[in-house]
Amino acid sequence: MIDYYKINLEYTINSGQVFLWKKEKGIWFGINGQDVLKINNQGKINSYSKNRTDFFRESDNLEGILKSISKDKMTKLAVRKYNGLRLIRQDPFQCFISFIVSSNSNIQKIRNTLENICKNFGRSVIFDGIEFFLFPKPQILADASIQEIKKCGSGYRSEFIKKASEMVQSNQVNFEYLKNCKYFEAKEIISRVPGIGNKVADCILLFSLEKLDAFPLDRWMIRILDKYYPTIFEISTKTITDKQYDLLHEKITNYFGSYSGYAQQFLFKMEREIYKKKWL
DNA sequence: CCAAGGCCTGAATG
DNA sequence: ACATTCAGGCCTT
Repeated sequence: MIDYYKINLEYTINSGQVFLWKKEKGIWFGINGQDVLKINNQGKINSYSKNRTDFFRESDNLEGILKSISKDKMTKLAVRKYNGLRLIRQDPFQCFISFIVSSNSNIQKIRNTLENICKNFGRSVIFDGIEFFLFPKPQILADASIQEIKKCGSGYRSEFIKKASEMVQSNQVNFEYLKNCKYFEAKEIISRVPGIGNKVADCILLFSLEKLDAFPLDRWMIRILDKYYPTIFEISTKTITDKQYDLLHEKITNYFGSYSGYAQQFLFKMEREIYKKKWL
């Protein structure tokens, strides 16, 4: 029997969703926007701000969702094997910038860059006797020079970071609005931001904007679909054009349903483990 | 529309 | 050592 409501922290933190987490004295601490979260050994969250946050989406109907995505041998195996893996509900602005930084990069570098962004632009706080740097607010990054941002190691993405922050600051990107509209509208809006293409948009939508039907298609997911579902999704070309991406997304949601994002997370985790990819 | 090439950067590879 | 490749894409031609 599967315990659908269990939380496995190691699986969840090491699944490519978050980058600013670290273990101190056996306890996980992570930056989430203007807050620091601490997860004790029982999986209980304490936060620097004392605000409550449903970081692990505990209000989701996990049993219903996980059963609904268990359409075949692969998903059933992944859900069983990685029992306790959760989708995370992240701070939207941090998620937004994090995945702009992630493009054409790798975990270590993404993490390094984001840590620098916090150190150089974020507020320092002490929590449990440990110093943390919070994620900077939109205005700080919008007002920063591209030069300053570049010092964090973000390279050519630095101007995207500035422009993206300006768009949040000016309300062209309004996270509260995006949370409340449907997938396609939200995706259309955030795709106007430079540095946000199909994959990055889907990550932001899935991990911070309540779009559980988003299914980020990176080179790994393409490989997975091609390897395990050759007849269902029929990946033909190496490079995925916008049109092919949309078509594929439609096939995926038709197959896995409206909680496809959960299916993505489990399949991704399972395949990455095969290749012993570690994140944090 | 689609395909091809360039892009910051640094860890990993040869 | 040192050069080259590659990494959870995106944008421009």
